[in-house]
Order: sequence, then C-alpha cells, then structure tokens
Amino acid sequence: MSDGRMAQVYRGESLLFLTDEQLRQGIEAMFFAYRGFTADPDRILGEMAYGRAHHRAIHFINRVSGTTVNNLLAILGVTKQSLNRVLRTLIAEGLVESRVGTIDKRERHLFLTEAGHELETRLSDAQRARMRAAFRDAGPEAVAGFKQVLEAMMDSDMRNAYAKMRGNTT
Amino acid sequence: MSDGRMAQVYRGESLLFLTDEQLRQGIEAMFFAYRGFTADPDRILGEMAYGRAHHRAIHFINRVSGTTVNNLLAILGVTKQSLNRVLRTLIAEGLVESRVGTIDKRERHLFLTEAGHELETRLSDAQRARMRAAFRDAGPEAVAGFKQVLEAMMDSDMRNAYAKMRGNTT
DNA sequence: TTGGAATGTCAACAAGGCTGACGTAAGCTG
DNA sequence: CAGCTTACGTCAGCCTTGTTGACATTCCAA
Repeated sequence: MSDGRMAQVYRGESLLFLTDEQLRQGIEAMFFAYRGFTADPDRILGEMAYGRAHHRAIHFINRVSGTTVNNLLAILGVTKQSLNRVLRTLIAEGLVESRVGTIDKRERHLFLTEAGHELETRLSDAQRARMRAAFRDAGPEAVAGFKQVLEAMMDSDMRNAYAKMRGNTT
Repeated sequence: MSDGRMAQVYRGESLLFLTDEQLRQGIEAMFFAYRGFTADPDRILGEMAYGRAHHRAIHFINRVSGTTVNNLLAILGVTKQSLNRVLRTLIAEGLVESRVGTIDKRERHLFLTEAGHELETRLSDAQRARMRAAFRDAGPEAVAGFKQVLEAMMDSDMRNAYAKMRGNTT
C-alpha cells in the first residue's frame, strides 16, 4: 500500500495530485480545517454547560425535525447510551421536546423548542459565518470541488445519510 | 448574522453557493467526511491500546522529526499535560524516542523509533488510501478547490502551521 | 545571581465515547 | 392470545482525551 510512492508522479502533470506528498497535504489540511470548522461553535458551547455532542444533536434535530431516536442514532453514528445522556440534558433544560409517536407509540419524535431554536441559530450562524467566508474567498468552482472530494471521502452509508440531508428541508 | 439568508440568492447564479442551504450542505459534508477521514486509522488503533491522539502525535513527530515538545504542542493545539500522557505511553512502549537537546538541554527532541515508523506507515497508508481514492474520483480540479476551501477555513495560526508543514520534507 | 522559560509530573475532574445488562411498553406474528 | 421483536430508556462501569492547578527541575540570559 505504501507503494506507488513516486510511481505516479512521472506519468504526467495530471497525476501530480495523487502524489503521497499531495495526499499528506490533503490529510493535514483536513486536520487543521476541522479545528477551524468547530472552533466557533465550541467557543459558544464552552460558555454554557454544553459540548460538541450537544451541538450535533441540536443540528440534526433541527434538520430532521420530528426524527425518531433511532434515526438520529444512525445519523450521528454513536450508541444510544451516549446519545441518551446528551438528549436527557437537552430535554431537561427545555431545548428539545420528545413526543410519543402517534402511529407507533414506541417511538419518540424529537423537536427543538423555542429555546432550542435560539441556540441552534446562534451556533449555526457562527459556523456558517466561517464557512461563508471560506466559500467566498475560494469561489464557486473551488466550492464545487470541495464538496466533490468530501463526498468521495465518505463511506457509502454516510453518503446515504448525507444524500438524505441534501434533499430534505422539512 | 442570521441575516442575508435569501438576499444573495437573487443577485445571480454566481452567488448560489453562498446560500444558507449551500452552507449547511458544506457543514454536513464536513461532518460526515471527517468521520470517513478518521475511520480507517481508528480501526487500526482500536486493535491496540491507542487512540486518535496517539495517531496525531505519531503523524507530526514523523513529519517534523526532531521537533521539540513545545512545537508539537503548538501544532496539535492541546495542553502539555494532555500531550504528555500520550507521549509517555508512546515512549514507554518504544515507539517514540525523546532526546535531550544538545544546544538547549531543556528541550526534548522527539523522534520515531523503528517500531514507531512501522505503525506510522500502517496508519498513513490506510488514511492515504482513502484520500487517494477520493482524489482520484474527484479529479485534479476538485482537489485544488478542496484544498482552497479548507485553507480558507483555517485560523491564521493554523494556516501558518499548515504552511510550515507544506514546505518541510525533513 | 536571579528571573523566567522549557519541561515534566501529580492530582482531580469532565465530556463523551464504549460495552453489557436489564426493564418496559408497544407492535407483530403464528 | 402467547411469545418474539422493536424502540427506547437507564444503570453501572470503563476508556480516551481534553481541561486546570500546583509544584519541581533544569538551565539560559540579563
């Protein structure tokens, strides 16, 4: 696997981007950029008793309003115990509402309350501001490439979840 | 900050990528892609008693061989206590060597041992394989855009660290 | 020589992952 | 109806990885 180190370089300019050196740059760019990506919401959350896990839950409850716990579990890719701890505090503090399902009463459907929406807005405004600046600086073509590469980096199940997210505005 | 929601959309096609909807997609793509990004090394590390923090330390000790602890601290962006715990186990298990500085004896310079290099190779091979597949699928122009957006998303200090990383092959 | 920088270590703590086990309510199926 | 399965919650315990605070050591530099 560590082969092909230099092999591709000489096949032409068009394959320069597959050099191990280029790949390493991509890896490190991902590492540093992800820190920037989470920095602003983290700062806001740090002021309260919440963490990144709460942000993720709030984000996707907002995105897929009325989602069941099981569905949220699948999106977030954590265990129900882990999610439950976060959900419990969010419900207790009145940011999330859990309604028993009408068709299937075993299910709980999750919604943001008014307070929940407020926090969600604060968090995504901060995160979007940085993303917007980055998008603006890089330009539309770069943004298209950005999304293409990210999508290609996902597992098939993540890609499914992401695809679902893309269509759904409910 | 939550303004401008729809404002830009109507200014023309060229600003479509700055829609809140587009930004949200970018945010979610980042979230899912980062999971994919770390999935393969995490799987390898899970077999051993190591975690993602060990991977990061090993990666950058390999990249900036002979780095001081302080410098590594700045790159990783964690506290010295947090890093120290990780370094201690890596040194104890013979993956990293810590040499007292010759010029400034207060400094410790960090190097990978033979065993350290082996693990580093296993980990980056796995991570590079996915990155390579993503790069190949997306093509060179997308890759250029990918890097542009990521770089624009960093803080200035991260960007400095990343820039240093880009030049240095030592 | 003294202050400060670089490093390390101990202790305590919290967030947020994980597994395993168990309970309850509700739906489904033979 | 009886019994299995599903959805959800919860308790207990463990791990990694981050944090602060306090303190010791070593050594450079003014």
